[in-house]
Amino acid sequence: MAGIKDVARQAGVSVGTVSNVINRPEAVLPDTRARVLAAIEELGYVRSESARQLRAGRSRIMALLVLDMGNPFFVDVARGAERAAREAGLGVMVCNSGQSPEEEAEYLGLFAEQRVCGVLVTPADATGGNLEAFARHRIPYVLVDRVAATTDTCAVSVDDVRGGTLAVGHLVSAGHRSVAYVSGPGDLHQIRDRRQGALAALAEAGLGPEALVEIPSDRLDVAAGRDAGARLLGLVPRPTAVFCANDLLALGVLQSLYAAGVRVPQDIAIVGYDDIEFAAAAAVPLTSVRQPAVVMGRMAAELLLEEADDADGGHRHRSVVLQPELVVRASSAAPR
Amino acid sequence: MAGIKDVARQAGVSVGTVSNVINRPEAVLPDTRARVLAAIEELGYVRSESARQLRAGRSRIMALLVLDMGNPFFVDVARGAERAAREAGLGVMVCNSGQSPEEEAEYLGLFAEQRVCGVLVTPADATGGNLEAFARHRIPYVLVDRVAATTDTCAVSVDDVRGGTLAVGHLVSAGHRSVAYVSGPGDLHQIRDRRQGALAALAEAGLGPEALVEIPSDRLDVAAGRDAGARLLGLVPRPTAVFCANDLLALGVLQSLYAAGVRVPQDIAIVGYDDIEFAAAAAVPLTSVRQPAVVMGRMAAELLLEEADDADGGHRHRSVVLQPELVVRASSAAPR
DNA sequence: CCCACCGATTGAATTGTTTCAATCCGCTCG
DNA sequence: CGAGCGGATTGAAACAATTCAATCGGTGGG
Repeated sequence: MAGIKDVARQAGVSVGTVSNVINRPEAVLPDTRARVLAAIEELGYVRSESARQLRAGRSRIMALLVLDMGNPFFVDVARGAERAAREAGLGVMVCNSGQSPEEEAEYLGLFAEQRVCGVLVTPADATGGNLEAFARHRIPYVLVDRVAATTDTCAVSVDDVRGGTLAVGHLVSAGHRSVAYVSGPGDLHQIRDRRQGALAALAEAGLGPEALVEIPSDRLDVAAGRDAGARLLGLVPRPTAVFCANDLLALGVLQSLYAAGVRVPQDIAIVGYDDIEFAAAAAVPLTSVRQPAVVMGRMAAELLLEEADDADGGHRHRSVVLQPELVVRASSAAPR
Repeated sequence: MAGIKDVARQAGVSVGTVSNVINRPEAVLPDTRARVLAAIEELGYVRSESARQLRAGRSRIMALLVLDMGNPFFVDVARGAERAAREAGLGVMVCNSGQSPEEEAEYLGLFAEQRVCGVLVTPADATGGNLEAFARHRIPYVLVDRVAATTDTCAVSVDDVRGGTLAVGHLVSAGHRSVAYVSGPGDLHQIRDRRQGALAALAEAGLGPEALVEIPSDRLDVAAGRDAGARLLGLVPRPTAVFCANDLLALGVLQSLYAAGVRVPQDIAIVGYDDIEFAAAAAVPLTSVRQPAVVMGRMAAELLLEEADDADGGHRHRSVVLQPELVVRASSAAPR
């Protein structure tokens, strides 16, 4: 494959001039430039990103590590991040940790080797150990969908406690007195915060924590939701409402209930979380807590760019907390 | 950031030895190795991928360029490809062309600069011009979800003509005599093949092409489906069935009909395509043509690896065609 | 007459790793 | 005693770009 030297020889100039044609065209005489461009075209020359990275010290790629790209919520986050990155001339490398701290560590290692210019990460490791280790490499990173534990990190999150309160508050004000919470991996902050918000809503209505019946789940997908739905049906007494930690679970629960002939919302009301596009198209359109996913992705990328561009340590870490919004649809209503 | 030279100095050995410790540990005496590893740990050394790429001539990254990651079908393709790639120790860089030939060209250029070891691509450019230009770089690529136009490319596809026949054959045998086809960008092969299959099914039942009423659409997402649904409602006479080019469109159409009080399947039957996870969870569970997306992604990646690993030109290009499968659910039934 | 400066171009240094031929050391065999 | 050998280690070349100080001939001012 042709290199810059071949182009220089072909055009009868030095490699430095070829480099200038590519990077600072205005600094080269028009006819020299034309000659070089012709040589580039003729040889099919493409500059090597690895060589320029080597010199620059870091790549022009931003990494995004999410829990699961099978969840449309994260696809939206990625969309927002990608748009911001491309505006800055950067590529985005999207990876799934699958909620596994080990996979997360592996990917972070990969990012360090790649010398990515920064990492957007939805942490899968509750201890924060992975990121603590990663910080050593002095590659900037921004937490996504997670509040910053310390002040030495930027973060963009959505107020999950408030989201939980919105969801369960809505159910309680519709008359429900016992609510199931289909949760997810207990070490995810999002899950815990949403539960806490749910408990707060119950407390405000004078109900104790026993009014929230937890149905644990180790994954956050539709299949896990079907599973949880089956377990929900077996509960005695059966709660009159379900709050699901995300929409995928809610869709799975809905399918389960539907298959068992349980009517939604007459017999059981359902509220999901994320308001993914498919929530509105569900068997019974799903009440859900909407998160500004695209905005979150974009803001996270912008914070990262700010931190990465700031060579002199003038950067001040910031935490942005966005607000969720309840979208009421047919799946929630008064009990019986 | 510490480099291999710093490690060598710290451990009192040469850079070559450090390289050996990392890449061929058995070739270094245990205590030397221990000393080097200690130095690596102490300095927090991480080898630079760009430097090793520079030497190797190509990167350890496989690119995947799909039409739209917002479509769960492509997420599944990506999953399959990623699994195969990781087994081979490669990373995957996933990008969306958004069905735009310009974006496709831009990304292909990026991949050439990155010297990726190969590209999996769902072509957005019907002319094939982008890939023809790309072939010049001698970077192997495999067509995904598209039959190869020539024999100098590997390809993995699903028989879309057969898929269209399955879908519309099912509708016809249920008694429908007029079927709407909610299509997509006309320059996508998938769309055209599915239409052709639909026409074949109609012909087999003695119906002419006028029995297929096309409702064009320039995108393939839920919003475009809602749009198409609205147009469907305005048709006189109104077809009794709709075949949608993919499930996102079908879900959108379903929402539209639902909102207008049209009953599915009693008033209009719907058949989608892809059988994404959300099809089964829709307002009316969606009949759909299932594609083996994960398998397709995996096979494509494996073909690519085979081609990339093959230094001497012994590689023979292959085209794999997978078979789709009709999954009948509530959204399709006999008319009136 | 000399020097500073002009814009364009050059040549060399630099980046971090891998690889390979050369070297070194201790050992054995002739 | 010296040659030969094998394993461990070294040192330098190579990779492909960027960048920067040096250089070119020509010009105008002091």
